[in-house]
Amino acid sequence: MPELPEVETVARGLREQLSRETVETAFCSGARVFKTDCTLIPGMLSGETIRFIGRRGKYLYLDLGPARLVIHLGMSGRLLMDGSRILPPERPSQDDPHIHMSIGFRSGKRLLYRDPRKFGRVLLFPDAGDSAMIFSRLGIEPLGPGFTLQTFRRLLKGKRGLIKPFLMSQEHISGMGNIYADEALFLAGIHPETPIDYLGPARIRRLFDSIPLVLKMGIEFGGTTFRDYRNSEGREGRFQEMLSVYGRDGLECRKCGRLLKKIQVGGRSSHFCPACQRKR
DNA sequence: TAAATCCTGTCA
DNA sequence: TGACAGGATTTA
Repeated sequence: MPELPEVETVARGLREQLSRETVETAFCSGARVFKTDCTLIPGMLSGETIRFIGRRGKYLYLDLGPARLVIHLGMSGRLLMDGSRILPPERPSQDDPHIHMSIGFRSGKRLLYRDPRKFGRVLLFPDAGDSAMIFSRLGIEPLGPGFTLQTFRRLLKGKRGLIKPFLMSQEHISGMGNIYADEALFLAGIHPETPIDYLGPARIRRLFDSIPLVLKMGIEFGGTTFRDYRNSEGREGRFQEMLSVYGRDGLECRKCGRLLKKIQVGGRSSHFCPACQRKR
């Protein structure tokens, strides 16, 4: 469940470790995660230097020469520098069957893509501009300068359906998944099943404030390791210790003491406080 | 708008 | 041993 804060943490780590590195070799398994012809990857990347490492929504990308490698970590995907603490730590990366891509650099460093569940995706665009077909489908960046109260109001205006699926669908706002959507809704005091058109100006404003807040906190704490997530050094995040509701069903609300609940909303588990979060 | 799909590790 | 987890896409 790498969401925006986790992907951002990985991108920052890779930026430190891989800036201006030049590719020597690349290996790709034929796994389903490759959504473009993966046999082209070694040839296209060899000899190219990393120019930029970026993030858009939950996608991470590496610009190598004219090409762009776009990666979505899905559920269990990890981008790791070789030599980092890959779990299980005793297993050498060589014969780890879950490693689908390995990029070796002239310095001797190696970047690995590991994804046991194969929900992730890797795409190679020979020209970076061609990645627009992926990114143009994504909604606004909630930590970007364009995310204003006015924009947020406009996004919600006239929308049908429930607020939780809206926050998670990437086409309106990009980067939030189950964890940070639940946390933002708690912070705003809004029940996940609240119909969007029940939200008045005051609650819209509170939600608007809550979204960047929880995402920034997530980044500050290096992301949330609930299960699979690790950063590029193989280390766990620390935001799981700060969670208010996600994964805390049956425990007491930190604000009011009531027992937190878990329900299904739009087919996804949603954690909330029945006292602090209201539909109206 | 909702459900099915992909996929495998983990937990009850 | 079987249910569950879930992001994004596909299908009903």
